Amino acid sequence: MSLRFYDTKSASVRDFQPLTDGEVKLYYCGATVQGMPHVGHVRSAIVFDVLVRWLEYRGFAVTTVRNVTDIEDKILEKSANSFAEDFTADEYYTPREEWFALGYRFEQEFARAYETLGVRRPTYEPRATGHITEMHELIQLLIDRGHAYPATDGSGDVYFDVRSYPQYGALTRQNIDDMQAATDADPRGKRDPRDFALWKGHKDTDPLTASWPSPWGRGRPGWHLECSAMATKYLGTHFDIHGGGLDLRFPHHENELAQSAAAGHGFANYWMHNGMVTYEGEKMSKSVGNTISPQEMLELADARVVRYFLGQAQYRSMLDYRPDSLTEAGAAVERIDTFISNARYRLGEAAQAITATHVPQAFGAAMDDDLNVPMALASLHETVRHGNASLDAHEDGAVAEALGQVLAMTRVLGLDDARQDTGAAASAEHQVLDTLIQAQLAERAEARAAKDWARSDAIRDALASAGITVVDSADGARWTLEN
RNA sequence: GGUGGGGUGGCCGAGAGGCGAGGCAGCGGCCUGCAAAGCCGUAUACGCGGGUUCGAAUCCCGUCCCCACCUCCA
Repeated sequence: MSLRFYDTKSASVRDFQPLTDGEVKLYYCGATVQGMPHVGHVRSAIVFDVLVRWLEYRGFAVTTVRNVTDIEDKILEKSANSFAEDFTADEYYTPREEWFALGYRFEQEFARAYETLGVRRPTYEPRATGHITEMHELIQLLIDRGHAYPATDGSGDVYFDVRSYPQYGALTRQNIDDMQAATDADPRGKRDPRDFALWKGHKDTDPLTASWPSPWGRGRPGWHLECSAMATKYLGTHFDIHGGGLDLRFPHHENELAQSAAAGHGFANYWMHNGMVTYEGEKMSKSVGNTISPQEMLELADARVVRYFLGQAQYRSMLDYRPDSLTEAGAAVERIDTFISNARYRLGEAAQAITATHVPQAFGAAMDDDLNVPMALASLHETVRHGNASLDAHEDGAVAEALGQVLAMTRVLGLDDARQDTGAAASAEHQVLDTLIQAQLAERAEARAAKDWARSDAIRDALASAGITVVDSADGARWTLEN
């Protein structure tokens, strides 16, 4: 079966055909760094991380670009608030913080969250503020081609002229005339209320540092322009896949497509959008405030469990968070980990040589079919079950085979890169603990040999009260930490 | 009003005309000194009403409900 993806623009699943054999150029929208990351951002990053991992598993050389929007209304607003008389600092916002400092601080928070959850870094991660020149060139090109115009009201704004581009609405299959009239219609210097800003003239209320000279006066870029300019700069005027959250389809991606296509660029061949994360059925959003942050999740469960939870649904489905969600994901991850750990223990030295091999055919077929992760997970769990049965039957060859496959699958899903507490310090502590516990286990083994169950259980209970679980098997007793 | 996506067992979540994906929880058994882990087995599930068909969760008609987007959104 060939690789295929749902393409938002054609509203259908299409066979994937890269522009250049063996290569994929992917652009996906990253964060507007105006606040802490929330799980929606992280889900999106995980979705496209899995896409990249799968494309690479299938042998493609993937170039990935994810932008950082570091100049935008909300960033300026948050910074301005921090200078206000009545400003009260909280956990995330400190007094008198310049917009660029605020943005960079949150950019680092995003980087930290991505890294913790095993999202690989893109090939390049450009910032909007670093591409003002490229944006000017694109604006000029659009003006020259008759698709953009400077506002007539002296604001210094430059707008994209939606009526000049007949295919406007192509991405979301909307007709300009069917669209709901904007309620906050402030026509300013626009020819049509749906015209959007490519360039925003500087206002006296905004800091001078947040403005750049341009042929149309000092100002700052509009929201959509940066993605067109940066995708084109790093991936070319025509590239394979453009991704982002479902809520970015309109207006953001529609406008990106309009301005790039109107500029004569082929732009993206496939548009992929991930579903929203909901909180007990309701969409999480900054404005509603019903968010659970990745940080809060990471306090409730370890990074691999959070990664599993956020990555377990088909990417186009909405993913609903409930208080039980992480517990259930934790049980599934533990099952996988228990097998990996038991298999390595059984295979001993031989396990060292076993690395990710190949994924089962069913797993591959599921991933090829528009990244059907839930179906792929079924294959993963079946492999674990077979592996466990092979452990019971002492069929070490089959155990090794299953282990290699499980490692290959967890690698595609990114479970291997999510943070595990196995740093140098943790490892040293582990050794100390192991030495102490092995002495206890040896004592318990003696007691068991003498059928002194009271003493045996007392030792196990003492370890349990310290959070250590003892697991007996034919191969001997082993221990694990709870959680 | 327009556009897109949904309603599947106690919960999550795939599938898309005929053999009940998978996980979590539950039940029964095996293993175990007991536990844990593991294995095996275990389900009158497809919003509602019609229809097509030998056979419908899947196709058709009707109907109800939910979600997202229609210029802050991942």
